[in-house]
Amino acid sequence: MTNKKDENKLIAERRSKLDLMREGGNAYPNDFRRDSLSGQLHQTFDAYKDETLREEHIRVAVSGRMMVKRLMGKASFIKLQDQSGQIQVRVERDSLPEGIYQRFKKWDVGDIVAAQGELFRTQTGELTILADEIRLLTKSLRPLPEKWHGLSDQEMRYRQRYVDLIINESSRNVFQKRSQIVTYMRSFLEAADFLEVETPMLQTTPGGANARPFKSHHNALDMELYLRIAPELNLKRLIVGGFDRVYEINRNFRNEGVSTQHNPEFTMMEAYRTYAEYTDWMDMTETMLHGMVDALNGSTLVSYQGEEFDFGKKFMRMTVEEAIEAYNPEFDMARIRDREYLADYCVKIGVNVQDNYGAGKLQIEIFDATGEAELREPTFITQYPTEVSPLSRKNDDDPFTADRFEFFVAGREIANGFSELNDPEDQASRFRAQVENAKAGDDEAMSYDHDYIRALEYGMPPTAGIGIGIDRLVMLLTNSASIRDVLLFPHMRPESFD
RNA sequence: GGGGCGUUAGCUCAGAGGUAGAGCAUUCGGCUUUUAACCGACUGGUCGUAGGUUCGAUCCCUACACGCCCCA
Repeated sequence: MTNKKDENKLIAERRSKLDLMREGGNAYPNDFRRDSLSGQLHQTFDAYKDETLREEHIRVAVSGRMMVKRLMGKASFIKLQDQSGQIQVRVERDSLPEGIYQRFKKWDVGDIVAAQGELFRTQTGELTILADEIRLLTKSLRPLPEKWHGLSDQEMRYRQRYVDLIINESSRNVFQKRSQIVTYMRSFLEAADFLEVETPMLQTTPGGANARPFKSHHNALDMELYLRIAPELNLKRLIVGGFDRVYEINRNFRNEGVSTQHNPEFTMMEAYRTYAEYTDWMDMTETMLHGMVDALNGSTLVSYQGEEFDFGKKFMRMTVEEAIEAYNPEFDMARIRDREYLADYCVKIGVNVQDNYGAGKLQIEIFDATGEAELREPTFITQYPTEVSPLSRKNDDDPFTADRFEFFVAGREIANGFSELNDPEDQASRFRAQVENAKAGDDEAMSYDHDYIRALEYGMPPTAGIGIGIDRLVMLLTNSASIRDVLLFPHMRPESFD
């Protein structure tokens, strides 16, 4: 895929056409203004009969990429594609000024073309513009992929997303839907009086999640910086500051492997509200997703990779320990918090056990290995072990567990929420435990954030928060198998241009 | 990190140890209501890269690159 190889005959032919255009004046004019989009025209005039259109002499100016060109002697049909869709244009020699048609015949599919004329309907009923003016605005030097099969080469779809977007309507739809999802979420939160904020991507102490960060360096200050792995601690600082409801929709960065469900940078919505607990967020998540799916699909049903989920129903709720019981028939529930038994069980099912793992961590290892993938229907898993929830509030009656949930659909974690730990002394001891984990070799352990403890010491009101993985949610609602399908420019190894 | 599959014309794909194939696109000709327009003619290739085996490799082998899928 080198530049040299790219310079083939097809491109050379187009380049020589461009050279002719340059000789004829400005080859890249920017003085045309359209007055209509194809989608609007269809919406407004698809119901009009041909006679009505001809009587009313509706003159429109459109422009877009020429996606179809059917030449028939002295007349042709072309289709121009803009963001809203396509509109057909009839190009006749005798309806255009002298000589224009001859030039038009040399234009290529892919060129950016402007056309003006009156609307009519063809014999087969297609809304069409009879051009009395037509211009080539931008020459396309590179041929587009084949019209029927489109672009199916996955590598090229990801690397040259612009070509994918030109050719594949399904791809355009995914990203339009992604925007609708984020807009819905934002409206939902705004309607509930949440304040949208932006907090730093560059941090001196990365925190808020168990993950490895990307390191960077500030030259002028000669200091190490990290790309954030989560905005959590900063958002809770804002709660301390007195904002009762805040949220942020933005990028997180985690220095981990790439897979169908992981991209090094991904988008997360995090929201915090005071005087609420985790169950309030479960209810709110349920309400938001019901409404979102209905608004997006016109139905509460979601089809995903051969499965169908009803987002109109109440979501299932199960504790971590119940899930272990449900998916491990031979597990002895009498010993669900017995570290030794849990460690033996892990070994039995092939899970790696470290010396510093407590009963809670072992439970989660078992849940991840045996339960997570089985959670197909929308399900809240609750009561995560406190040991693996260093920022969550302990349950008042059962401090082994935290007031925390995760939300799963199709075997994948979509959201994570909890009642926030606002006791600075408890938080300090949790940080110390994390530091111990780091010393024991856990490179995903959190570091001790002194300023965060100081903030909590000023007093953080009782609060609950949630994080929703936007990319995975978009995957689910657009029936996309890979996270790369919902990222405009997914991470790829560099291409060589030798 | 391990395993499997893939990489052939601009695109979508066949193919076989012995001169490289189709459709679409391009180029040329024809056609004033097409809908993957149609009809005729032509053109288009370092078969991912580098080695090896062989009289001969695009095909077999090895390594590498990139991608996809699965596993950790």
